[in-house]
Amino acid sequence: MVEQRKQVVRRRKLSDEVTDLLLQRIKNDKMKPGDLLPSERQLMEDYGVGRPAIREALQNLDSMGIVSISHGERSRVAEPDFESILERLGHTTRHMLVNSPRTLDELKHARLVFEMGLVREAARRARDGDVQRLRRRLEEQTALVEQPSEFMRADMAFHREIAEIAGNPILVTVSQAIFDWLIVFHTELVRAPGAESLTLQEHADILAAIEARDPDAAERALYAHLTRANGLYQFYEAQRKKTAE
Amino acid sequence: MVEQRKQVVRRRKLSDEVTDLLLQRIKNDKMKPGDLLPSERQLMEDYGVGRPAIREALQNLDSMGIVSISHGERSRVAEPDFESILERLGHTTRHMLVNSPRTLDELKHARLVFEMGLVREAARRARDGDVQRLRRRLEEQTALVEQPSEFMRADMAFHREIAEIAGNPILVTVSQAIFDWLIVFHTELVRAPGAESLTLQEHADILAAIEARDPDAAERALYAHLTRANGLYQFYEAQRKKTAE
DNA sequence: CACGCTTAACTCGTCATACCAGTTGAGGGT
DNA sequence: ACCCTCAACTGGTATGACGAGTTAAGCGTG
Repeated sequence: MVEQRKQVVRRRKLSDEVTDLLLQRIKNDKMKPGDLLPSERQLMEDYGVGRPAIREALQNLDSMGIVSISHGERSRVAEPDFESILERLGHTTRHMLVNSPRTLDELKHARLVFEMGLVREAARRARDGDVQRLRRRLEEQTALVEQPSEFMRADMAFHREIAEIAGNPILVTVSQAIFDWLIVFHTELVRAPGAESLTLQEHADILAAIEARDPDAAERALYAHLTRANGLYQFYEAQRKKTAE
Repeated sequence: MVEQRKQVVRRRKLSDEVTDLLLQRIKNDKMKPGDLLPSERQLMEDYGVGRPAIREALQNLDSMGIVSISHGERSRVAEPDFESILERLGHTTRHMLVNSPRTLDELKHARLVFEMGLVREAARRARDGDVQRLRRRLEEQTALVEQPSEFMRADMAFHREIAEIAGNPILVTVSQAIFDWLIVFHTELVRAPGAESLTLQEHADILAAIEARDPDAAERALYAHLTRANGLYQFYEAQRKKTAE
């Protein structure tokens, strides 16, 4: 009951068929995270295919974060986990950034748009406690001005705090992930002499705008910060100029 | 030269080792998209491991979008492709939305923040031609008011056009992907009687704001549109009220 | 000589079997 | 009653064989 598909779907890989069968099985059986799947041997028998097909399918699902495989015990339906997914995307993104130069500019610009929306939301939602935590992050960073790598870490923590004020774990994770992807490419910029004090000043501006619950000011401050720190928006700035003609 | 790691890293899977070796190889040899990797047999010999390990590693890389495998020919370094990656994330996201109810609200809110930033950027960058294309999308949608599924498609096209005005393929792809992920869950809402004319009116408001190059108005219009269309932001609205206390 | 078809030599895809390596739990010894 | 051992699961890897798709060389024909 697996083979006839070969007529309909053009030479679909057997392991992909099995992948779908397993997805269907999980759905139909209403399996919850943590539930055990049958063993590979059992599944071979159920679907009448060899072990490689089963293993490939399970590994597919594992890489999608839908099941988790571990040596010695049966596979389980995985806990949903946004973070590990984006982590996996890291390699992918790095590959894209290396092999498609324009993507770097695009990603920087996407981050800019994304973080501007984020900081506006943060300015709208910030409670007093949030502002205090953000201020503490800024103070921590100030204290680390002499240690570039720690300074960078504190920089990340500051931006992360903003995302957390927006109050949504997805936004936190995405913001963090983009930061991670870009960090490789602009480390040297942040380390430029004098850049640390600039960064701190800009962060202070952002903090002030959030404290004042002023989305527009926060957006402006973040824009100034990112366009300087990321350095080069040549591509998009050039495009904008051309646009303005 | 593979085995000694077993002491350092705690029983790491062999196929993961091979995955890293291949990543390293691609990087060191500066292989470009389209370049052919050695055959599986050759790689077995190179690294002194069995074929399953090689195959698993290649499939890992394939699922990351770094190499592409096809029957009959050697594997190649893949063309970077954001879209296919996000498509792959579809299953994952669906799994998360089904098994983690809060995620649905979070994703809706994340979309709201994201699209608000997006529409502001669109309002800032829009050229006359962009406005015309967007107007055409709205007219197309107006004509399809009687065919729910086509109407939905036109709705998507309208939002996509906004992302394209922002001028960044990443933003387009992400916006599109989120729309796809959510569509399953709120189809019925959009189909609610009378909703079509509301949707069209709101889209018209957004269009007008973009045409006027007014980011604030565009953001307000989009906020009104999404909060109504997505219906329920109970979670975040409740949280906001609690916050305001 | 030029063109087209056959076919051989690759490639990945799948199966079968065996064995290694973790995990678990039942049973026997204390 | 407790702990420890070990057998019986589980997934992980190796090997060899064969099927299926792709490619290109070489033969045959015009």
